[in-house]
Amino acid sequence: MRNVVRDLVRKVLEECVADGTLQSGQLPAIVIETPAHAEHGDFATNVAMQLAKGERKAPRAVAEVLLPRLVAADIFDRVEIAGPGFINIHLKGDAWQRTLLPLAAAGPDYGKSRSGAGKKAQVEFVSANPTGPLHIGHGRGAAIGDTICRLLDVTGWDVTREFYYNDAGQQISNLALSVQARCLGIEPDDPRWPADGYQGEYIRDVARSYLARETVDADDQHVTADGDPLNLDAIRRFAVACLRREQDQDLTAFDVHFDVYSLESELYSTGKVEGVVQRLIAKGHTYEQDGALWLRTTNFGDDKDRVMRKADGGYTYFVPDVAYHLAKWERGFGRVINEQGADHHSTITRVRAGLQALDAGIPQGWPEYVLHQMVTVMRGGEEVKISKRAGSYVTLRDLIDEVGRDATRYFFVMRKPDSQLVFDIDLAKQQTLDNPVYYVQYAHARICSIFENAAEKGYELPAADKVDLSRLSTPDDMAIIRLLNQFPETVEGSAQNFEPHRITYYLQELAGQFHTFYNKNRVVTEDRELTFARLFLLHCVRQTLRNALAILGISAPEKM
RNA sequence: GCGCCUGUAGCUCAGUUGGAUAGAGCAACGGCCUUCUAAGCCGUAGGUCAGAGGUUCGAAUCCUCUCAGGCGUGCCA
Repeated sequence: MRNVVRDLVRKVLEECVADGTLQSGQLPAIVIETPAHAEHGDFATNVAMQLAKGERKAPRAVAEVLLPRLVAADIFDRVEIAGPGFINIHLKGDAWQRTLLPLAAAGPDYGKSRSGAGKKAQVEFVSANPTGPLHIGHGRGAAIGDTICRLLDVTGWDVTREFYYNDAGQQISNLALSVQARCLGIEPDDPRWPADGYQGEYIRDVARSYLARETVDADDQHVTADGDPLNLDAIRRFAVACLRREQDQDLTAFDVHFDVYSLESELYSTGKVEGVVQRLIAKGHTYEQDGALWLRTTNFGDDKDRVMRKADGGYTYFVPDVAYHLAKWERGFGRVINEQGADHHSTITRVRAGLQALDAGIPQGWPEYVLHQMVTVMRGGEEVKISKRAGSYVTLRDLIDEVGRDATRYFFVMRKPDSQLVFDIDLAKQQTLDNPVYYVQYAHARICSIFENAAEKGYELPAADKVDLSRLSTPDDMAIIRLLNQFPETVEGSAQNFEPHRITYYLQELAGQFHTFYNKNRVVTEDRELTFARLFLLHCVRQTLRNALAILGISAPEKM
């Protein structure tokens, strides 16, 4: 509807330019907003104020010129000038009601768009190293990342979900040593325990499986244990596969799935890391100092230069990062979004600097980043302390088991990624409508329940062309219809800004509006026409709730 | 010190990309159960948008500075 109005306003402006009514050839971007107050109409535009300067006229005077032409549009009821020069537009009553017809026809496709059609995007998220179970921070990343993928998907993009991990570095070597120690019966308080060893209980489990020569099938790893506690390399391979499998199981329980797994070790074995180093040297952006090879990242916006090759000959982590991103670019992703914890934000400048230094035609702001802030967990009004060192911390699996997949996903995307998140476990577990996810799901279940009741009374959902839409005219009807109309633009805005939380706020509002309607109006009555009309309206609400929940990866239960 | 993020109602947070009188959910207070789920709804109250300047027709939103909190600041990832 907003787009229809925008097109009409644009047409009027173009006519005015064509016949000289407007002097300035330059038209502003046409903003059609929804006024905060109902008396300001269905839509409002500020074009008169934007044009005022170029026209050298008062905003209201510009509006006066446009007014007669706008009034002529057949879906506009009245058009008024208000305040400093707003043009308020009131639509004819049935213009709104008729929007339900295409909505119902679109069904599961309502809210989808083609804005990304024909374009490839890649989203890298979670990317946890296989050194332990996924914790709550990974959970937030998984929920946000997956929702962004779903948002891109419904806006037409061809999306690849990717998980990158380090299977060969220092951390992994500590993992292997820790498992080996457990195999040999060495405890963390033993002096022989490895310096930065992982102490969690799960290490003991890995060791046990290894000694039992088990076979592990992860999504991307298939390894049979060697069983020899002295074969560190075999232990490493087995441990990585083990922990990858654990993570896969948690992610599957979270309904998060990846298309591609990328391993850091492959960047080395395929020569990509070395290739990037040679290319950076060739481009003249490197220098040697203190026995190390440096990249002049300060030429590309960094505040200090960074070491690429350490004095001991090894590469620092950002070199494979750059190699990895160059590979992403070469794979043809015009758009790459990296979802990460904000504690890794310092990598952004370095990766981008490295890519620029390669002089490979990569745009400056590529790749894009979505950084989520920390999560604190509250239980019983108290913060649950996280202690990774001791091996005791809130895992994603704990959360899913305790509060359920739907509530966990909802809570993780409820706030914008930039905001720190307080995860209130008690609230998330609550089976009451104080719990926002229940509030929303219940609206859906309640509509299903109404349809069940209607069926018992002999009512079926009417065909769209059999519905008398004029029976939907109360303020509550109109409020719902307007809100339903906002769904596509909410999805679009949410997708473009990588802000899943907008969907949760929308759901909250739509569910609330429905509950209001339900409370005031009985749907199934003796009045057949009215019953059909209301069933049709609720059918549209239910469809929109489903579509929105699907974007969040949350179920729409028919009974609760 | 420097960089990034944040600061909006008692609490948790939105704020249509710069618009009109700043909103929601909890909590508080006051109402509503012969009803398709009261697992709910309606209403009231609650604000120096951290602070100070600036940009302009117009600022919670953009710029500068200050204050407070979080994260980072490695030849760790």
